[in-house]
Amino acid sequence: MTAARPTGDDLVEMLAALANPLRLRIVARLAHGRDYVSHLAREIGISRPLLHMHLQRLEAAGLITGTLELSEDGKAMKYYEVTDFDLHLTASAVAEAARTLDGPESDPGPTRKERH
Amino acid sequence: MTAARPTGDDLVEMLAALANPLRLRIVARLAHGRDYVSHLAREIGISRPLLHMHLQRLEAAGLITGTLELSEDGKAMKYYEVTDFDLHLTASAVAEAARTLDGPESDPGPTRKERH
DNA sequence: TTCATGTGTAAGAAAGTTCTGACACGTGAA
DNA sequence: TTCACGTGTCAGAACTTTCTTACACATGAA
Repeated sequence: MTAARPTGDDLVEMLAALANPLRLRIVARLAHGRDYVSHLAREIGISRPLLHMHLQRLEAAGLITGTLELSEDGKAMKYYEVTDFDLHLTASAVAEAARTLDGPESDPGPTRKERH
Repeated sequence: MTAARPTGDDLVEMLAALANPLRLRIVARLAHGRDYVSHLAREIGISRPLLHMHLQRLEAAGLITGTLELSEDGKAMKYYEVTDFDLHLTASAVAEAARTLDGPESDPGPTRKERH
């Protein structure tokens, strides 16, 4: 399990990344096996720039990772695959995560540094 | 556990509801005990209309429930509390949920009815 | 009546997200 | 050289979300 206890802000980023039907589908596709951008775009039926944007969002959240590889015929291919994330969401888990949110604190939790 | 296997679209709604620092804080607060709108707004430090909006979003997603009650001095008070939701998010769980998404299907999953 | 408390909603500004279409660059094969 | 395939990025339109301000109503107490 990659991130058992992400920061509150990191959790928000992960949730925001998954809170979209298209991105849910992308993760679902990659869960069945790695794929490269152009092919994935054709499979899902969306434009490549659009897919590129969604992949960025998912990768930034740490849910997928991309690696640039060279195919046999010399083409640069960007392959994406899912990370083995594991998020367990309950009311108390949310309460715990909220302690590490940036901004006006109302709960005496451990203070964190600013986002990079 | 309230919704072990929500529809893909319901899952998106739940995730979208949680994917916001303010709403995460609201759920965290309510996880420690029920509260009414005006008081909660003062506690968190936001305006009442704004809180109202966020509560609507959380309730629509099924994460909290509100009940209108009469206080001892006859005032109408809207109390909110968390439901005992339990979401387990992994790549394969997402793959499973994506099968019940509305729209252009690319996976031969069980078809669902339109959103009410 | 007036004040402090509670409820809700509506209009509009500001900011963020989503999506299209066009552009740039690279390779190998015809 | 031209074509088919891969990569990436940018600008702007369209839409959604977030937030403020102002309004409406109700109650009990002063």
